[in-house]
Amino acid sequence: MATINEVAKVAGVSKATVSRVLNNRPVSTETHAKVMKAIRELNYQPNAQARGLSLRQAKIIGLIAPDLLGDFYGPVIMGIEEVLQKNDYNLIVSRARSKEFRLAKMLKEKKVDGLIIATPRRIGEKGILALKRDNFPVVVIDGNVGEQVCSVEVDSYQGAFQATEHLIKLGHSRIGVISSPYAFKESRDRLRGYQEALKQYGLLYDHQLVREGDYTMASGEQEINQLLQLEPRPTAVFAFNDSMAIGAIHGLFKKGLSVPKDMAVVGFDDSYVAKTIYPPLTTVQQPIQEMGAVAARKLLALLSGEETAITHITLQTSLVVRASCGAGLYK
Amino acid sequence: MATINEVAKVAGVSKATVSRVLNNRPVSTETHAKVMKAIRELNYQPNAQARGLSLRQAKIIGLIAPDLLGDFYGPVIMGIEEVLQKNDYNLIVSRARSKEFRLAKMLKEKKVDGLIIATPRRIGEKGILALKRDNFPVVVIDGNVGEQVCSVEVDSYQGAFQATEHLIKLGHSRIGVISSPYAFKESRDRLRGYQEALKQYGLLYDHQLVREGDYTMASGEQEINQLLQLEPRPTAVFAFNDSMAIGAIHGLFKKGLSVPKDMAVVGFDDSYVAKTIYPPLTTVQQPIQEMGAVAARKLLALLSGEETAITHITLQTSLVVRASCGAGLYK
DNA sequence: TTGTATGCGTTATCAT
DNA sequence: ATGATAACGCATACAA
Repeated sequence: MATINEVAKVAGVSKATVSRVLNNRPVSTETHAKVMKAIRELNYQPNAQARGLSLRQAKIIGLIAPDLLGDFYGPVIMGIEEVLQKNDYNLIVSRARSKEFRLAKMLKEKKVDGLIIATPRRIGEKGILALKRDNFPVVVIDGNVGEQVCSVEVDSYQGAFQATEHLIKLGHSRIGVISSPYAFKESRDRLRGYQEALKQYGLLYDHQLVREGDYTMASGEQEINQLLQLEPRPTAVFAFNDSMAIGAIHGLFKKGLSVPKDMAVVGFDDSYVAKTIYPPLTTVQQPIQEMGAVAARKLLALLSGEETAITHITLQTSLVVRASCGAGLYK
Repeated sequence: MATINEVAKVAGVSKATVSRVLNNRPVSTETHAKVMKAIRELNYQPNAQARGLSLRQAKIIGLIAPDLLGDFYGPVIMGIEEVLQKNDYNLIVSRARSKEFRLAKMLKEKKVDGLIIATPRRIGEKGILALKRDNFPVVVIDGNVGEQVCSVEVDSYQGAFQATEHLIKLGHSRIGVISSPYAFKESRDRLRGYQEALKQYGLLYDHQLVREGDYTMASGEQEINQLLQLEPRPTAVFAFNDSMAIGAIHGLFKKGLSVPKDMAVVGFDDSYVAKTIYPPLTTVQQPIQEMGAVAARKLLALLSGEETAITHITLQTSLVVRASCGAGLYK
């Protein structure tokens, strides 16, 4: 690998001049040509570490996520990476293991310029606030850690409202809910959306129709069986994520029931599996990739200093109507 | 952020000494204590860029993948990251867009120490060979780019053999195939596995039973419809990935047919969706996460210089029996 | 416009 | 065992 010194020597100028053409600063046309020629000849590529050391920036940002197995973080990474690539930044992906807040330190040592955290529940609020204290630019995705730190999340309330309203308009009046753990804020938001839709359409809220799941397929199957015992039986069910919705569908199938004929099913997420299940799942789409992109843009704005405000961005959901609710086509 | 100089000042020693305790070199017990005390007081963290510049290594490796949307690259990243984290390396994830081999250059500039490439078809063989020419440590995942470059892949032949054998033992003698594009080596390997199983069990190979798909759900649905027209109709179908298997299941359902009663279905990959489809899909499991881990370990070995040989590692598959083939339980 | 000199935070070489 | 000092490769303030 050639260095700036060798380029300078070959071009017959000082390395300061080479640095100038590298950074588009005023240089005479002739010297510019000479330097460019030398750069091409030597196949020169500036050393990012040296530049970073001098400029005090790594041009890298870090993403911390709990795991990469599901189909949530893939799109998040895509969204982030796309924005970063356009701005000549790179992305370091790191998994948050156990109780390690050490990670952030590791990244700090590594000189990432900022952090996107997609796992507030695990890393713990105090850890994130500690980062703020060190003036470390941080954006949180899909989790609430208070007013202090930038966040981007999805409008859970509105998504649940849409889903419920859709089922009501389809003629359902007894709509079961398989909720995520009540301890999570998003669960409560979605529950509010469900209740508000009921209310607006003059339907009564029946707490027996609401079951608490844990986001897994197994719990979806378990809770649908509970709902099935109710009298009269609900004719539709709204699960707070796709996995539980699919678990519910499995449970219904095992009982010989048909979806959507015997029971309409709506999920939340529009994960990859929503399209692959049969019948294709009607679900509330989260703009996951865009969440990543928005978070990345915010972080970049923070880094450039052109935008220092702490913001809390809420993205809108949209209902994707497929077949599982009885309204969509089998496609 | 405190620097090594400040630590030296506070501890009342030279920065060389601080560097020594940092790198576990012989230092008197007392000075060691003094330095450690100063480090704690100042909350000092060595600057990775400066260290990297001095040592000529970034302690970062790069992964280039075509996209992160599916459920293949998530586990790959997990596998890589786990190994790297243990060795104090970080992972930069980058998406290979269009024809950009520029990416590698960008990473080179950024001083990643090595590269794992998970998209040989897109980035092009010549690009990878160019990297070799520059002595850039490279490991390729799941693609063949010739003898020159390290690779880790899956034993396609064996996987296909297992799947076919399983169906034969279940009593099927006319087994349809929905293949991946014949242009890919893995397709030909899997086809060989299929044929060899047939042969070993005294079954005749009928080329009409083999259809070429393109890895999408849509093509799975399309090709199953073709197979359905055959006389006599096959009683089982083996798709070369899960998406096509699921597409086939959708096609069968739309025709009112039952899986596995009317048609047994086996896939390949054991992707996330294999578990979520109903009935759960019997499929050939690829040890995806392990592929990432193995690739990472190989790259690290290359980097440390303790292992310079070009290796081609083949990992074994295993058949996961679920319900779609008629042998497994609905679980 | 161009060159010189200095700093960025480490590690490493050579003395002592 | 410890301390100066020179790299590492780049950017930049200051001179010319």
